[in-house]
Amino acid sequence: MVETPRAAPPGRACPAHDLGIVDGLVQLSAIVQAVLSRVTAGADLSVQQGRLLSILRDREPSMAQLARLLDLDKSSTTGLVDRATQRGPVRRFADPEDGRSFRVVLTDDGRRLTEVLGNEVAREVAALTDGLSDTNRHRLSLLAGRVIADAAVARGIGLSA
Amino acid sequence: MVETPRAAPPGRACPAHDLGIVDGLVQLSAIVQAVLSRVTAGADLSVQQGRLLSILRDREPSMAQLARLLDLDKSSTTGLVDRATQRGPVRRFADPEDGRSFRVVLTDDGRRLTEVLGNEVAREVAALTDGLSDTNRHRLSLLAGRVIADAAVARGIGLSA
DNA sequence: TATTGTTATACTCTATAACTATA
DNA sequence: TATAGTTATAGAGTATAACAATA
Repeated sequence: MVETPRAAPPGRACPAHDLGIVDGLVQLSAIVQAVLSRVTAGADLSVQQGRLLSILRDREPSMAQLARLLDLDKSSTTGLVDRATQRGPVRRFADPEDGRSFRVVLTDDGRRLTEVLGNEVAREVAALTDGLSDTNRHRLSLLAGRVIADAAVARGIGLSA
Repeated sequence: MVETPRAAPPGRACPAHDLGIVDGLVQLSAIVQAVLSRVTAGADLSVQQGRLLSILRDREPSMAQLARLLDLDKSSTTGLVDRATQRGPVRRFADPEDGRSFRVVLTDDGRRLTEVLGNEVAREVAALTDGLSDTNRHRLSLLAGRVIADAAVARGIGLSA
């Protein structure tokens, strides 16, 4: 929805090329997703496999915790981890504390791959703002951070403060 | 990639809660995508079906044109339109100008549904910025617009100017 | 009983390759 | 020959429901 360039709604201060906040955020989101898709595809991975790797960068979660982090059903998580395990970057190990539980961790190859992909995503996403001044890039970063923090609160996940 | 809250890289001006431009854009993008997913799911549609409807809001493209607009293979487009047609909101009609071509259009029900979804997306995406002042919301909109315009140029699709 | 995880099943979405029909 | 579109096939990703094993 809200994807096609369209005339701005009346009654707002809208300089010639302002898409408005709705189309602006939706289109910006699509551009960032396209970067994630392109970078992961370059490593012959899906976006979801990339998401999995990024989550495992600094965690060794159980399947149940992983399902929660990914916001997926536990059965979907089983499939995702199965495919990642077959491809190599991830492995399971039995949790010594709980006989029911398996935890998921990057393999050495997986860690190297995750670093490479993370660097590439960082470079390409940052490059999206190459046309902005340092000041405006920083403003954008701060405004995004505000929206993110508010959304976290709305989800009840709120941060410290 | 680049999804987990993490310490800011050194050597930059980073107030306490600034995620940095990379994580800021990636996380903001995820939040917007989650809205699209939630709204379309509320109408028992996939995100892709919602994308299809939004594209058809002001077009009656051929299958080939639609494939280009969606950036999908023509066979994927066939399936997407098949499923949408079975569900009701979309139909095909033979192009009177070209015997090989079929064009795709919203049905009356589909148009109503598209309006409802578009309004809901607009409301929920706009609500993401409820915590910003009008000035800051406008700044965010302008900055997003700049990034979007630059990305369009980078894709060679550049706008008028 | 509750929790952890997998399996079976069904559906959406996607691409590649091969095909038909029209231009 | 080139273009428009579909079909066949294969695979990823997802959820629901039913199941096994452990707590």
